[in-house]
Amino acid sequence: MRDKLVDESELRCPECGGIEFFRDYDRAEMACARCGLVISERIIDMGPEWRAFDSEQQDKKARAGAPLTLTIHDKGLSTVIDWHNSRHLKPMSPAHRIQIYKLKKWQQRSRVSNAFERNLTFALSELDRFASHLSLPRNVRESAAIFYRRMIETRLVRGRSIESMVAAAIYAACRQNRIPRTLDEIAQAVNIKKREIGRSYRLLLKTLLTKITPMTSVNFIPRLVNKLRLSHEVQKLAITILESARSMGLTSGRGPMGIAAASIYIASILQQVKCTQRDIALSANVTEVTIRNRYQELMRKLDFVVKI
DNA sequence: AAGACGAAAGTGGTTGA
DNA sequence: TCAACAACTTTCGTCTT
Repeated sequence: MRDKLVDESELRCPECGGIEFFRDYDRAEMACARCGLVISERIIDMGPEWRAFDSEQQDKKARAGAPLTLTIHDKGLSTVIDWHNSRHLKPMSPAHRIQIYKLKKWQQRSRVSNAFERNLTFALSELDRFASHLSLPRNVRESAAIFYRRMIETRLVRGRSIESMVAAAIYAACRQNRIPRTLDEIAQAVNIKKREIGRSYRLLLKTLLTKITPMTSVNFIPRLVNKLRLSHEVQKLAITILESARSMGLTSGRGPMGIAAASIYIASILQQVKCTQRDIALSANVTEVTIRNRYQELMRKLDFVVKI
C-alpha cells in the first residue's frame, strides 16, 4: 500500500521543498513525492477515511470506522446494531423491525455484561469528564485509561471508590507524561480529598510496580512562565537556576512549586523584568513568604554560581 | 503607596513508636 | 492511634524604594 499522495499543507521537504508526499503505511514512513526523501518514520494511521467527494465515495466512506481508542471500554471496536435500515435494502417489515430491535437490545446488554466491563464503562466516562475539567491532552487520557485497566485487572479497585482510583490514574498519567498537575488541582477538579487521591496513587505505584520518576520543580516552570506572561529568557534562566539548585541538594524535601516560584522570581530580577512576589505567589499557589524563604536559601547558596 | 521583609502562631500531612 | 516533626500558611507590623 504505497499509493496515497497526500498534501500536508504546512509540511515541506527539507531537501527539495516539495509539498507532496507518499505515505507508506506498511513501512510506516512518509516520503517526498519529488525527491523520495523519507520525511518521518513511525506515522500512525488510526483514522478512518473521512474525505468524500461524491455520493459514491460517501457510501464507501464507512469502510474504516472510528479511530481505535483505549478510552472507550471496548476500545471502540464493538459492533453496534443500527436500528435504522440501510438505504440499499428494501424496507423492513414491522415484525423484522421488532426482531432487529430486540437483537440490538441484547447485543448492547452483552457488551457491558460482566463486572469488569460495567466498571470500566463507568470509570472511563468519569475519566473523560475529569480530563476535560483539567483540559488534559489526548495522550494523557490514553495512558490514564491504560493505568485504570491494569488497576482493574489486578483487582485494585475492588472495595474502593472508582472516582478516587480514576483520579489516581490521571495523576499517574500526568506525571508519566510530564504534564505538570499538582495533587491540589486534580483534587479540586474531581472534588475528592487530596489525601484520598494520594493514598490511591501510592497504592497504584506499589501494586502495579510502576516506576514513575518524581515530578521535579522544573516541570512547573514553563507553565508558570506562561501564566505570568514572562519571556523565554526568563524561563531558560529559571531552569538553569533550578538545575544548579538541585545539583547542590537544595531542592529535596521542599515543595516543588515553591522552588519553581523562587527561581522564576530570581530569574525575573536578573533579567530586569518587573514581577512581584505577589504575582508569582498567586500563579504558583504558594504564599509570598514561601517564595521569600526559598529565594533567600537559593541566593545564599547559589550567589557564586549565578553571576550577574 | 506599593512591594519586600521577617517574626510568630496556626494548619495539615507524614513518620515512627 | 497518637505525638513529634517539618513544611507551609496566615497575619501583621516594619522597612525600603
